[in-house]
Amino acid sequence: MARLPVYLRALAALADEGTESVSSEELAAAAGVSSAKLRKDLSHLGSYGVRGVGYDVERLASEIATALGLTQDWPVAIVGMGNLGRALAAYRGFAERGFRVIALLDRDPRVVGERVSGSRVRPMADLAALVEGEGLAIGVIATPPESAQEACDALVAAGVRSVLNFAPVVLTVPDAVVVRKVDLSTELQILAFHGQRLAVAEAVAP
Amino acid sequence: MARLPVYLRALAALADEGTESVSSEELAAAAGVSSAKLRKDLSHLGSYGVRGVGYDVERLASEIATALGLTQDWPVAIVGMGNLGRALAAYRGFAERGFRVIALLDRDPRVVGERVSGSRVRPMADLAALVEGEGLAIGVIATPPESAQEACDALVAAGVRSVLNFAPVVLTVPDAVVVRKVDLSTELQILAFHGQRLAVAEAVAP
DNA sequence: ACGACTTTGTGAAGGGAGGCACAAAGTTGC
DNA sequence: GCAACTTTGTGCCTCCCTTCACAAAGTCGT
Repeated sequence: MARLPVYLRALAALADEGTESVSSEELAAAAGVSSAKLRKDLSHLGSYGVRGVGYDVERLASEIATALGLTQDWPVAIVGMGNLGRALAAYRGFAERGFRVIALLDRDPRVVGERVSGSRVRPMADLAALVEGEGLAIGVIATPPESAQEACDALVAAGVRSVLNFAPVVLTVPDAVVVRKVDLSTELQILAFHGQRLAVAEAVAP
Repeated sequence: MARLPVYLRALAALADEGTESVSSEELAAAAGVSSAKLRKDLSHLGSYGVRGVGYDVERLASEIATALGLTQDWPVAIVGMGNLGRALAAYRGFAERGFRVIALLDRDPRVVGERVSGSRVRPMADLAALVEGEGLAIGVIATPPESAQEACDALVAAGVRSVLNFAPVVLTVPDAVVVRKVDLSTELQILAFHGQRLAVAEAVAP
């Protein structure tokens, strides 16, 4: 189900162009998957297509948004105001997709109080109040690797159940908590692996 | 094989602590995988373990680094000097892992020439020379979604075969080119999906 | 109203990755 | 030197995901 967001984005693009109906073949091409896979994915949500015609763009987008829980705003907090944290705080893509950054936090008292992208950086101790009062549900970890587990523990202790981790470490969490990882250096190393395979292949059969 | 970088990082941490030998069980725990999976992964590289003892930390790290092609430096160029591009340019994690950012590029003539993190931003036209002269092999796309495909085409035309894409679009490339995607909003939407499932589950059986 | 055509939804087959469990191999103690 | 113990490497089984292929269902032209 990790592909639903991609479909949703493709549908949004189609809607912007004024398209009203789309076939599985076209949508699959726009999303970069096979049409069979797309139809099977969509069939798990229910039968929202019309045989002989295709899918109604607006209707399908709305169904996917509902399935993903994007009909409500999701409050997000960013922990760690280093380079990456500040870049994320300035990133506009969050709000556009229904994610509201309600707090920026840092463990370092010298950073707390500073203004970043128009918000005052808050101390970690505020977390519990944010979960209780603002319904904070998603935490983003942008700390250095050494403090990532500590930041994660604080989020979990405060009641956050969804964590997006940018630090290059494996986090340990209770079963009820979901962690997704975004790992720059891993991605680059995988590219290096492919780059090397290419180089080797060319050396063997130039 | 996307797990090798994680193993490598766990091994580096062990080496820092002065550990010389590690069992599959311990290393698997540190990397967040099962020991059987770890052993199977490592067996694909060759037999570098000693039965009854475990793996030599330094030896294994070196073997993995070789397999990943990390014995050489990989020149990287970042395309798109918006918020994200500047954050990536300032990020120190690249150099630490053998990736050298040799160029920052932008399509906009008003940005070209500006200094970002100590480097002068260069025009897209410089790409071919970078591939030829500096052995540029990996391109990072940090442009807005509208110009991502254009940036990607320019990289491919210049001879870059590995692309890391931060823009939330599906890129079309020739077969010989490998694209990896890092997609913030997709990750957040997946977390929202889990968050909603949790909320629904609690509403049904509180 | 009917037949030709298009496109969905799904059953069945195929493939790959993960986990289990055990034999092989090496170590340690006596 | 031998036996008990530890840990790797791997054959087998299972399960999930993907792909193929086609029947069902709906549209459109006449």
